[in-house]
Amino acid sequence: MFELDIRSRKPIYEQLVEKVKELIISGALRPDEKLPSVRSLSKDLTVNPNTIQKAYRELEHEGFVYSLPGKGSYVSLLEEKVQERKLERVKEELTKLINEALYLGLTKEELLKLIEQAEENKEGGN
Amino acid sequence: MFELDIRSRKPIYEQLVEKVKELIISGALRPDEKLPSVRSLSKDLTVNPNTIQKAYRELEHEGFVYSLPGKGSYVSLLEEKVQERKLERVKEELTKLINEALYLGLTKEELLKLIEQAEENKEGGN
Amino acid sequence: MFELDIRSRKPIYEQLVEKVKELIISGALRPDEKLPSVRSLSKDLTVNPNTIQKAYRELEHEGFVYSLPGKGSYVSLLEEKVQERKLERVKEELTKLINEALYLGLTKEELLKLIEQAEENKEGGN
Amino acid sequence: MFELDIRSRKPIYEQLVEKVKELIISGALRPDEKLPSVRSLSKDLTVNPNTIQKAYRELEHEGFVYSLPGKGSYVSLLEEKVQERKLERVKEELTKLINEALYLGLTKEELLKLIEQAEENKEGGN
DNA sequence: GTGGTCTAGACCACG
DNA sequence: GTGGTCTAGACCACT
Repeated sequence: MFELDIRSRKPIYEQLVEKVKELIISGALRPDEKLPSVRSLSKDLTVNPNTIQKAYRELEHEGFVYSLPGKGSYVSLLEEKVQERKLERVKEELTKLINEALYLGLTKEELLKLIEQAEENKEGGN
Repeated sequence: MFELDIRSRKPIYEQLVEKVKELIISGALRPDEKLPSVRSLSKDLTVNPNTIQKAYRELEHEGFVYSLPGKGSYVSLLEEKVQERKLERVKEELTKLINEALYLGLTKEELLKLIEQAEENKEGGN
Repeated sequence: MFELDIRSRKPIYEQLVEKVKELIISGALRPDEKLPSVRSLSKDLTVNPNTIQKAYRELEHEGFVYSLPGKGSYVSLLEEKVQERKLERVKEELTKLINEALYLGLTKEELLKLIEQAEENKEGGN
Repeated sequence: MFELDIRSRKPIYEQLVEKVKELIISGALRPDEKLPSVRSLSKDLTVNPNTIQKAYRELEHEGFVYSLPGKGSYVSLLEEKVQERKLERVKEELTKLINEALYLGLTKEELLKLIEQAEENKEGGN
């Protein structure tokens, strides 16, 4: 269900965070749906429980997941308002980063390429 | 030398930071070149010295400037390698943020608008 | 410097997070000041490095601290704007929690007591 | 039975959630009492069934209500102990948030205002 | 030296 | 059974 690239230089917990986000946004994981338990996922992916826990905690921080101690971890509702506010923040950060990138010599064309790659991933993920 | 828009809602120190960055990237300010002292620039721009100080400190943070206590602030070396590494990181972060934004419902068109606005600021700033 | 109550049921990393926050807000720790390294603090407090790391990461998440890999962890600037936005969020959350508490039978008097205790801690911390 | 303010900027489902909570806490709705069905309440309040559904789901989340698929939604037992535990947790979280708010510059007076507003809402709701 | 990631395995409170 | 915390100790890339 969650395929990871153990060889990638990108941290495992980060890969997992992104995977889960994709599944939530694409609708594959629905609000209030239960995520695999820390331990079971740890076994399935042959990854240490702490690493899974770290990913789940990060997801909770970002509001994509909530967890009930003793029960499990679940997909958050992500109401429209909250979603809008998040988008606002992301746009602000994006503006800053784009400026940085342009200053550092990134061309507009390269920027467009990044966007298109992201779009392909998005479609591929559904 | 450093033109500021006092009426802009963007903080003065932030404007100054970006101006200096541009001048460094464009090559107008060369490595090890001395920046104006806080006090002289404060007088020239009729801006509070604390504001200048804040801008210089930020530039130092980001590695564009180094300062010798009691002597002044100087343009960093910014060797190509260092710059390349920075660009690498910025691109990684950008990819993440773009993904996030698309997931949260931002359209490609809105993304392009953000980029164009950034480009205008860049050109307008020179 | 950072006194912890190892016997408390409150997690160690959480105690540390709160201590550091207090010191930052009270001004005892100033912007850009370097925090003790993960390892050194780990030895001083005879606490596992992972626990310190967890606290620092949490502080970074909340914007009180930034860390430069290979260099160290530092106190953030906390510009006014950012601070205001944070306060907005905290106020919203507070309103919700106060409602919850009233519904669950907490009296206004008990609420006031909580506030006064918090105030005392604040003064005591300086 | 459940009066809503359609003009309020507060979401209808949220208003409904709070109303039901009040009625439960105040004792007007007793344990194991059946709540109106989603469809009947939808007609009475001339509100979309999905909105009612969302409110009931939220109430179930928070433990105020349990639902038997195909039968209906019922008021939870809410034994004193359970309620006490909840209050304990809410108080802990409140203490943290109050600290945070004071640190971020909120005055005691503003805090009191938040509490009084909450109290008015409570009274106004009954 | 620094922060960041990860494994292995333990204990706790809660449901 | 669950999530949450913690220890002990390892490796990495970077300064």
